Amino acid sequence: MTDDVFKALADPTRRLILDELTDRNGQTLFEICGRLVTKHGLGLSRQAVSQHLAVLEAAGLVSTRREGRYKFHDLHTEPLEHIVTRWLAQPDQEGRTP
Amino acid sequence: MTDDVFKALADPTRRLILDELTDRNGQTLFEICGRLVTKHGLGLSRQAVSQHLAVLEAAGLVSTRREGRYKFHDLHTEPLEHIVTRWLAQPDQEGRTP
DNA sequence: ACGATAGGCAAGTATCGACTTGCCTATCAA
DNA sequence: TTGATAGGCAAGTCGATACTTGCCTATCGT
Repeated sequence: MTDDVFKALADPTRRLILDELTDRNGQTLFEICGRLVTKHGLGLSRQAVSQHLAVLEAAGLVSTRREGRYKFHDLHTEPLEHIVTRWLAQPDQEGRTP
Repeated sequence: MTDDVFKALADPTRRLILDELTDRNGQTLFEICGRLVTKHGLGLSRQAVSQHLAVLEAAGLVSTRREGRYKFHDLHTEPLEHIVTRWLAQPDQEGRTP
């Protein structure tokens, strides 16, 4: 479960996709594609982005809703909120023992 | 930079190593090895763990100090604190812009 | 000095993961 | 209905990466 989230975040392109969905939620595959190409200059195929979105969805970071021939992608940030606290459990008292 | 952190966290064994260092800071390679084998039942070689530690160190998540023939590994959690806020920047006001 | 302990280096394997290519389905507009 | 738009499926390629094996160096105890 958390494994899927970390694996999803491991790829820089997927992190960019999350950035773009943070900027504007509910985009379609083609919109995300366009943004990645124009704003970030990466040249990848539509299929590549589609597969990235599938990984993000499997990780619970993105949910999709279909309307007619459009499929909109929405960001879900809940899985991100607790994955890191696991090692940050010591609130601010970083116990350095010199 | 953040790329190294996410890549480091992508592997479940490395996350376990962080867990063990959270439990007890300043362990040696052999100690970490022993914990992974006995507590988590994974059978991997010393080299494997050593390479994982190298990845964690390259990501800035672990620092090492040498004393005689021992090399102690210390956890650094700072890189973890800000990597996720990037998508959590909207505090609780999920701003859907209509 | 010698053996044992703690760790490092380097090459090889083998699996996984990102990406492509080619074709297929579904919805909408004319 | 036809063509254009939005997306899906399935295999195949290729580089990254997790792991092993074998040998080498350094420090400590006796």
